[in-house]
Amino acid sequence: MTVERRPSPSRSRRPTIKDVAEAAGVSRSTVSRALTGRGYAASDVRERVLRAAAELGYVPDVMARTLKQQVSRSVGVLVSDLRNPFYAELAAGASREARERGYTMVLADTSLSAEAESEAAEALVALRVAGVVVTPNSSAVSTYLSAHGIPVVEVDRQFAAGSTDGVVVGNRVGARTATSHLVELGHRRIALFIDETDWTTGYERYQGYLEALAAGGIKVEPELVVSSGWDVADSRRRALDMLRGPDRPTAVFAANNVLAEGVWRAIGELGLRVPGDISLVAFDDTPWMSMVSPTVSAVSQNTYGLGATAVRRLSERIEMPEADSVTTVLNVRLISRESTAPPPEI
Amino acid sequence: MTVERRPSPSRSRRPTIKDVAEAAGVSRSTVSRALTGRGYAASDVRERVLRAAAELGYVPDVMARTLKQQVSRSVGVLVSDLRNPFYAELAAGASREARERGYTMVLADTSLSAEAESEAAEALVALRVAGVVVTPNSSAVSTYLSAHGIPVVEVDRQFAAGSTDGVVVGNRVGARTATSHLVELGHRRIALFIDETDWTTGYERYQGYLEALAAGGIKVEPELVVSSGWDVADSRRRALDMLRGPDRPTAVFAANNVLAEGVWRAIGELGLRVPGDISLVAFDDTPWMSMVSPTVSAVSQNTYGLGATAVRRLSERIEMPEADSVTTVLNVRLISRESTAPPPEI
DNA sequence: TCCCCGTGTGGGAACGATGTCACAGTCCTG
DNA sequence: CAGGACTGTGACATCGTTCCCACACGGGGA
Repeated sequence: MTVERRPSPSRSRRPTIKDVAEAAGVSRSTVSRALTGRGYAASDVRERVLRAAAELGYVPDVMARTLKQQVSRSVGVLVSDLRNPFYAELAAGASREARERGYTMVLADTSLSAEAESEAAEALVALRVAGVVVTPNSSAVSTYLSAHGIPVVEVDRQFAAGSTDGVVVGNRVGARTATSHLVELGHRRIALFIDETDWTTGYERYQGYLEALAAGGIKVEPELVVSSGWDVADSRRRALDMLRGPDRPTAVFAANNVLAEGVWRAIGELGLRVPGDISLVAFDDTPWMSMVSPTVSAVSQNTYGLGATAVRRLSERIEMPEADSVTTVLNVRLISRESTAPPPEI
Repeated sequence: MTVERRPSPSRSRRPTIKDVAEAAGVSRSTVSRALTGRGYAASDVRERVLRAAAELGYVPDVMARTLKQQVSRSVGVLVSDLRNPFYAELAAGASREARERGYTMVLADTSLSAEAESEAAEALVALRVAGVVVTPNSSAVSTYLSAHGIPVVEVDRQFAAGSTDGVVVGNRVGARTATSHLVELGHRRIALFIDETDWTTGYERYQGYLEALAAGGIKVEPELVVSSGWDVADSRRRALDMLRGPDRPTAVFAANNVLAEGVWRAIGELGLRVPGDISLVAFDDTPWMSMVSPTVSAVSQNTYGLGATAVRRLSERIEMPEADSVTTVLNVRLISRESTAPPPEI
């Protein structure tokens, strides 16, 4: 790490509405009316004000405006982990929609830590954001924000269904479709890699898996359901353990892109052939899945759209605070690629 | 897309410092002193105030505080494209560092559009952010923000070197190392895929490429330097054109992860073998590069650290506005994998 | 002629928090 | 015991903006 030094400049005071008023020879009220377009302002005066503002480089102070109006034009977005392409894409979608609707986005990466999550929530309350989009880790955030009168939209996962809006994907259907695909190919020993099975997204995907097995008349084998941690390293380790075992599964359904990555790496390290030795299907299509060889079949969700839809819902909620809460379910689709085939002959 | 409806709750007024004062039976000034810890407050009074604040769920209004103090605790982060893992990771690093330093992060995805970039910059000025970290697309943003007295740190790319701080990686060295690696393996026809060659990052990488060729006594062939667009599709198309040609290069150096992805896809589509037919090395190591087969050699930059360092620099700058501006250069390293080998015999 | 109304403008009170200042006690010291 | 030092508290101005209200002006109808 190298460092170079150079001299630096200084600065002055920021122009306020008062400065603009003096420059244009009118009162502050008139400037405000001319700039915001609310209320009367003769066209020549308006023009004079606009010119003065432009010359001074005047930018209205959002703090003061929000203080007065008691409502800001920014929304908070709380995601778990920006390094995960899923959340990054979701944030990107939220960002575009926010900009289009004239909102500023305040984003915090909560790193899967409950502490960071509540810290961030408090910061958003302090900022008097107009609303919050969150990928929640517990019901605490939504409850807290709602108690402060801040509209919340839960996205991807949903803890406060019934009291707050939600935007999720068809987790159960997606998981069932993916698992059924394996069943139809003739697989009977189908492992599930999943982060957790009790709440919201994880629960739904687990149920979808169970439903597909049931429909295929297959008994669930608990040792084939792996509750892995949240990172690639952990998932890889668990996959190594399972796939090295004597009667390993003939197929794996990985319930998210991180777990899929771990499983994929483990498969590669063990020298197993896909789909010859083992089939793999993932929930959440990520770029690498169409780049590796063989390409990986995946349930694709419109992640960008998820973020955009959440912000759209939020903005509707802000405009109609009393309307019934709504859960929007985006559809998913299975993209069948090269990683799935009938099980090997015994 | 399905939608479910449910009834919803209502809300009340947010507690202010005045409410806390009344509840605790003291004046607003005392509450302020008790909560911020600045100035006198008897310990029993302090406790009473704290209890009252907690009971009411009081959260100080950042707007009012900032308005009064004329300095906010939030920083703006402007990145080009959150869907690109590079920027996502950079933002994640910035986010962590910002949180650690007690700053709220306002993030905008400028989508490579100059319009969105200046809109976002204006929004940040309006928000009176304490400083801005930006991956600039032109010198306009830095100039604009600096003119408003807002400290700026340019990260990844640098347009305003000399007047604002910068945090970049060793682009020239990295590009030279990558290209030299190919030269040492015996390659003579080495293509460069790059977005642009005139400014900052692109220029440096181009120079590194040229230096390595010069050191190897290889003449530059202009038709081997491809100025591709910014997306995978474009890069793929350009790569298809070049690699289908009669005397295609024996190696490609792709100057960023997006271009590398395009080239990789093109190589796969043409059925060329890596590294048998063609070697590939990329600038910017991305997860897929260690997942595909063969794995792709890459110049790895600490992207997360880049974001974190930029925010750290910004925070130092905010504390010492008059200090000399500094450019920090983070080192990179070549990770040699399976995609590089001597050129095929002719 | 008087009044009313529409149009355009300025004055001033909020919004919520902070921090200076003044004042009232209490304690200590000479 | 007087006077200063120190502690604790409340009143009040302030930040930049908005917006309600008052007012001024001119024209038109009664």
